Amino acid sequence: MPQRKSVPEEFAYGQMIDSLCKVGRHNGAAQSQCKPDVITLNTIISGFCRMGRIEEALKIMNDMLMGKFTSPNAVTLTTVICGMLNVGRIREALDLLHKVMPEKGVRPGVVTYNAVLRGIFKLYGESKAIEVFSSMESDGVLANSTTYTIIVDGLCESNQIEEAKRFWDDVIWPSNIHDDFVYAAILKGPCQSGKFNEACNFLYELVDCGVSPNIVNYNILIDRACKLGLKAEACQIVGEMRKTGLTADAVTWRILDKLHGNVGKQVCVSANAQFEEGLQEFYC
DNA sequence: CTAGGGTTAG
Repeated sequence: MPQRKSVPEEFAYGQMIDSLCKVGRHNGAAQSQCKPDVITLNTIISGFCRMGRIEEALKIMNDMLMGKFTSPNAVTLTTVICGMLNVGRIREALDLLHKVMPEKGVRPGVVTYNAVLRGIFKLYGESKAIEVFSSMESDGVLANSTTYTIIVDGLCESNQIEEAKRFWDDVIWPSNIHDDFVYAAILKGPCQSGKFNEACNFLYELVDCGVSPNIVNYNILIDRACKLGLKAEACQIVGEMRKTGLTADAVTWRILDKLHGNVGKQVCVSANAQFEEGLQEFYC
């Protein structure tokens, strides 16, 4: 594994800009043409945000807003919003969305909203998040599957499984915008809230509706079954999975392997037989 | 260039 070089603490804003201009001069460009473009600046801002050096990120953004360099775009502001959310400065992050962006005529896209949504769920909870989701819709920004994954995750994390299911029925399924990540979120939620059967039914419904869940989706359920000691159910799910043409992967095996230690604990014989039979089929 | 990722093990 190549070791990632860490950026020295003292490698700060002023120095950064100096080096950018030097690069320009070496290339023989006139100094006025050496100003870093928006992508360069966004990349630097992103780096500062990732290091938690939000002040330096803000400094660049403010210079851009004041007309030094080029104007910030949606990526610039989204990057800073994320940086702020990550350090808990929610108020200021929302100010950027609600004040600075409109003032500067920069329209937030779905990525901006998704970033904000995640932050809002974590820090303000579900009702505020749904508010943001609504304002996103009224803003004419179309949700994507990441949006829906964030919402399902957010609801399930606060144990609102029913809400999540309703959101799936009312919004996600009709939208036809859903992928393996959304399925994973909505399967994992019930599993973690002790509603394993609900999760199973949901998966089978999906398949009935023509969706093809992937191996990770199945692994989530198989893992839960194993953790609950439901060996027969685990086998059953593996069987259903194989019907769809999927085969156990390394993770599935690692999950199933745990069952071996539990053989005979409180598991009925037929379940064991079925399990062994299942194993044999895997080897074919 | 911006979010965002899901299962096992350790």
